[in-house]
Amino acid sequence: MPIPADYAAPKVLSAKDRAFQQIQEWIIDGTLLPGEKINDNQLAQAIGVSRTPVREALQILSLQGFVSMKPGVATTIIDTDPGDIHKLLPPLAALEATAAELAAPIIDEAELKALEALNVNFDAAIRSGDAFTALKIDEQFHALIVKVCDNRYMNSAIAPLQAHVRRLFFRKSIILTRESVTEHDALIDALRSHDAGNAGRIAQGNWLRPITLYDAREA
Amino acid sequence: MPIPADYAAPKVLSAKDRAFQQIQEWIIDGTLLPGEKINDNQLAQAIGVSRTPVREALQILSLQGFVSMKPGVATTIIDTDPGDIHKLLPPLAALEATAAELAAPIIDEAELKALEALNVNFDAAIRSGDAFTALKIDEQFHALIVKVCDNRYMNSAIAPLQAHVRRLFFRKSIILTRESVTEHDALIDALRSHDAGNAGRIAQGNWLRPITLYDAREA
DNA sequence: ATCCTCCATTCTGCATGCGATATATTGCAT
DNA sequence: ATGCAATATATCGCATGCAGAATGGAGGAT
Repeated sequence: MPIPADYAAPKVLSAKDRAFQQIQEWIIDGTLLPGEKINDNQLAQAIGVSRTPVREALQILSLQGFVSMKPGVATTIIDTDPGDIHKLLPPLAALEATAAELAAPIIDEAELKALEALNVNFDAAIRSGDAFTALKIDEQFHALIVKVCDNRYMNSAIAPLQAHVRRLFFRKSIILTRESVTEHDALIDALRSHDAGNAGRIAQGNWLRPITLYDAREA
Repeated sequence: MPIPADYAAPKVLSAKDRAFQQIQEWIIDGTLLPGEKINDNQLAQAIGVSRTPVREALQILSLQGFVSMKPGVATTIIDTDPGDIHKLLPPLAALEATAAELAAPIIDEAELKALEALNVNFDAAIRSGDAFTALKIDEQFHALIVKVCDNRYMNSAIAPLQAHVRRLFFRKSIILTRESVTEHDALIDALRSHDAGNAGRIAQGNWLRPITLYDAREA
């Protein structure tokens, strides 16, 4: 009996993971509003698990800066100032730039092809105005670069910041433009020529540009 | 009745925090060895709390990359290759550099004086060969710069990486030298003249240099 | 003798119960 | 009527109990 080689996915998600993913999604998409008081009891009921995994999930979300747990008082959704992109994007840009630098020397052609394919879809999503799909593809694009680094420290540092990006995207602070498509192409070129310096600079610029876009809209 | 203005520290630590700090310390200083199977029951007994806060602490340590939780199987201490500094320091250096860049325009004289004082103590610790004290002061030095940024995203991204640095320090992968003292002085100068570019470059170099030191020793 | 199978033990993950503390509501006094 | 105080309620954090699964060992079969 041939067993699929890539069989690894645990078909049944643990209660804690279900709780975490669900709550995080609710926070990101705005179902749970900033400032709202969290009641673990009714959250547990809504998700269909017990209070324990819900609390465990909230611990993690607290560490990631999504909720604030004031012991003995209350746990609330942390309010995001849309202007938080000024605080969020610089560190993320620095990390993504480092990821690009580290990936440049070791990326192979198959991965480059995958990046190109993603960027084609990204372009299509942008053109058709499907912002949400564009965001998801953009995430896959950068996640692939991070994956090439094969650096677990990088991974764990970037993941929470990426989640906050998604949240600010839903709050309309971050917008994706067609310039990103050309930047991605330039990044792919730099990676293909194993030019770590350029790859890093392009990646950083790609992540910092939404700041200027945001400021321009606010002005 | 005059109340101390800076009263904020909850003198009584929650059971979860006690568990987290204790377990993390045990991992960092090598009391809990890599590969070792974790038994939450005896851990709970050893710390004097119940299994619940221990499990919550392990969740966090798992996210930070200190332990591996294979659901239904076991949770083990993640093994660190001393050569992990090649993976750990680049993202940390990038973040610390960004922190220095962001701190440069807004740092005030009192904070600069505090940095200078810390560096004096750091110098003394290095000269006297007290590596552990030197490490702690070094942490305070960089933590202060991060604090000046007043950026919670930066904070939450750096903190876990810093913890891993401490662990590699205990495993003798990272050594602190007197060159760090002069680099810190140069960093203070750059910050005082609000030169973000230089501050970032110096901070990054300060964090990347242990890599070359490590490689030189290995060769 | 070695390998397979079955059983027992242990441990993990989840649910729930309990004590303590903050908050809301109600009653009283000014 | 308004402000304060005391009680009641709700919710949080922690401990413990319980079910399911995995590991280790023993016994039997080849």
